[in-house]
Amino acid sequence: MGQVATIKDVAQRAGCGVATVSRVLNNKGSASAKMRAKVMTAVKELDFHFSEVGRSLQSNTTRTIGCVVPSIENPVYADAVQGAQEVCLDAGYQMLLICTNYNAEMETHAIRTLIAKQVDGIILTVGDVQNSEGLDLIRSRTLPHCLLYNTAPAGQISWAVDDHAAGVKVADVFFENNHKHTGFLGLDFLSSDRARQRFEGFSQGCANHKMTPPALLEVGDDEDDLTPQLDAFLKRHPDITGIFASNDYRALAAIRSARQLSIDVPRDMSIVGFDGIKVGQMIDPTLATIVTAPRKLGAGASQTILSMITGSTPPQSPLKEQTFSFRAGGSLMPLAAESKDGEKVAAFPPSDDQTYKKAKIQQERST
Amino acid sequence: MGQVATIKDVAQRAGCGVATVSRVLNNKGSASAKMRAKVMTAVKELDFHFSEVGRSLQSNTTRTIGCVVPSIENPVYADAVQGAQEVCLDAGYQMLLICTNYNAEMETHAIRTLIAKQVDGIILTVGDVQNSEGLDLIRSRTLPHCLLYNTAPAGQISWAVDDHAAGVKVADVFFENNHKHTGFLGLDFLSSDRARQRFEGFSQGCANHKMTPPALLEVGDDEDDLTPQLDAFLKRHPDITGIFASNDYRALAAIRSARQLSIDVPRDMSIVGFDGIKVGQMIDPTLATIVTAPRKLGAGASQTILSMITGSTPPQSPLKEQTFSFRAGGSLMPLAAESKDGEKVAAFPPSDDQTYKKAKIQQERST
DNA sequence: TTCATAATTGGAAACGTTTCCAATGGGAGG
DNA sequence: CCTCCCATTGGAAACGTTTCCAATTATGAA
Repeated sequence: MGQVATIKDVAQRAGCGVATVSRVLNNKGSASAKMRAKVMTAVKELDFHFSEVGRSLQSNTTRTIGCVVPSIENPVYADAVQGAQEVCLDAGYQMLLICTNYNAEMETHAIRTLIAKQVDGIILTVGDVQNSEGLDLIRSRTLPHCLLYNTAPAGQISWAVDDHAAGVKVADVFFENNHKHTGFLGLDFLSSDRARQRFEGFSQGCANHKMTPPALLEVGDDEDDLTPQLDAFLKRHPDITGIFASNDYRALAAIRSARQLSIDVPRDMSIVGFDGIKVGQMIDPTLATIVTAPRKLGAGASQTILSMITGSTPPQSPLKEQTFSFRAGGSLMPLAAESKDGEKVAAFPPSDDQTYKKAKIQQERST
Repeated sequence: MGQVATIKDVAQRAGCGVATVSRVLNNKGSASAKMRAKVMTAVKELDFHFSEVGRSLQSNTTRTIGCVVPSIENPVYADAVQGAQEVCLDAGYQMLLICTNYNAEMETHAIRTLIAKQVDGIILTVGDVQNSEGLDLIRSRTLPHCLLYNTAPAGQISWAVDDHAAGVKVADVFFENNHKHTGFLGLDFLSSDRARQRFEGFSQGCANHKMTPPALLEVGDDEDDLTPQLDAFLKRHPDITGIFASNDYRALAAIRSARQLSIDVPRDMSIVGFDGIKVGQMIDPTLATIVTAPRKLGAGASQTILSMITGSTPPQSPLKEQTFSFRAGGSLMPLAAESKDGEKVAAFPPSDDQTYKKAKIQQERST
């Protein structure tokens, strides 16, 4: 690598001391016009740029924010990271990204690494807020940090969807659409307390409306074909007319499996997803879902971190109820009437979701 | 922030010089067992960790790789970044990520920033390889770098899908399935030379088979509803029976728009996408598409960079033809026969794609 | 012209490492 | 007991900045 010019080289070429160069380039302290000019030409000639490493050592600040998320293959996190990154960049900070693949050990290691790198702050999503070694590490050295997609303990800011409230909302929607018997489709709960909260909120909401408690279908992996599991599930619970899936991918998988079982969505079964990924609107039927704003959450987390670093007033984190909204879609249809308990009834409006959907669609990003 | 222990503190506590501490902790140079022990306890007591900044300044190495991509909202890049990141992490490197939002100015700025940060290498996807200010910047200081999703000029390694060959492949597929009149659906070509190459390959492939040259439909933005444009396009080219979309999202949009125009996919129109995003297999009909392996490309780029840094032998970049594969899907169906030029014919097999698809589906990651 | 004062300037220390090199000490061989 | 040699050790320089402070120069008023 061809030697890069340092501030000393510039000083030498401009015929002054390094202190003067520093003052000129940082516009801090006084310098004569003549000197200024000489320095500037020297900088041009040498194509000088500051070494951030030298600056960091001196200033004890790296202008770097660490970001720890499970995986950016999940578009929810990808969007959040991108939102966070943009805000950082605008503020002159860079982002060090580490994906943990939902692995607790990896999580700890990631945080250790970021601390060693002396990032100025950390944005992170952990598997379990109550019991995170990495989080303890951060707290023990009072490093600015902000949780993303985790709800923080009382008093602390975090940027997350209120999963519980969203679950309640889905129950409300099913109730309004006359679905009284529902199911919840989720990954095994151990991996994520978020799915658990969605389920608990959903159960709560069903209880509020005196609906049957939702039946729970836990599936293994995203990639699996869940047709057999869905089949068995529906045989056990034949009166179910609505399923709430813990995320959009699982909702799509459910629609697909239902179709293989000759169950038409939404005529025979209504399905609601979670996240609001963009393909949800590009398919047929469109996916009814809880829409979240990952970019906003990510951006908010960045703003929070930056305010902690600079000491400015932190941004207002959104009210719990504003962290999501329901978006109607063709996969959910009202149940016209209930002839007798547990029996499915021909649906209205008909399965063609065009008009229905057009009336109800909301804009995702209402910015 | 509570003062963090430095190597000096450790030295003081262990009753030795900083040089000794450094030697012990780095297992480099000699140290008596007694000293070793004293240092280790001091380290434990103070919870000492090296400052990477200090090390970087001294070693002129940051153990950080920069990564510049257009946007991780695109799952193709998200996967690639994640693949790259994993390899970096395994090798003890961190990744500084900057998304440029397909903006050339941003691109230059990103690269400038990474250079200032003194990253040890850069993985990047640029808008235009021939004319990239940032790329020139990198080259002028012989900083290790590796192109991702761009084809490098002769002799240089890059990790990219061979868009041209993939385009040819799609033409082959259409030909084999008896589609002679085709269209290409792309974003305006200015933003990406990749779409252009797909189109050129496709045209080439059509020519090889003496098919009609593909009609070109350029659309504006991803988000737009392309129904009216598709309608006009098909009125102008009524004999088209197959459309190649420049990416999967556009393919999905096309399917949706076709449906709104009462054109059944695949009965009346076959559609092939590009990328192989995972939802392509979760919807109905499943999407016939060119499958790529973004993670592998990202991982490969990282390995290349690391080998350049450490001077080890670089990984073999895949043969052009191995950078993609065709995956059949329900959105593409053979045209049974052609009664007379330009007239569409009732299709066989029937629109129910279940059996067809099951026979043809290939595994995406054949790793 | 002569001060007093203000603006400009550069030397040097500090930030946390690594590494060169010289100094110290102990052990073995004569 | 004296040398010689090798293992161990610590001081100091270097990496590229910023900033304090003292020294120098310019400015303006008397």
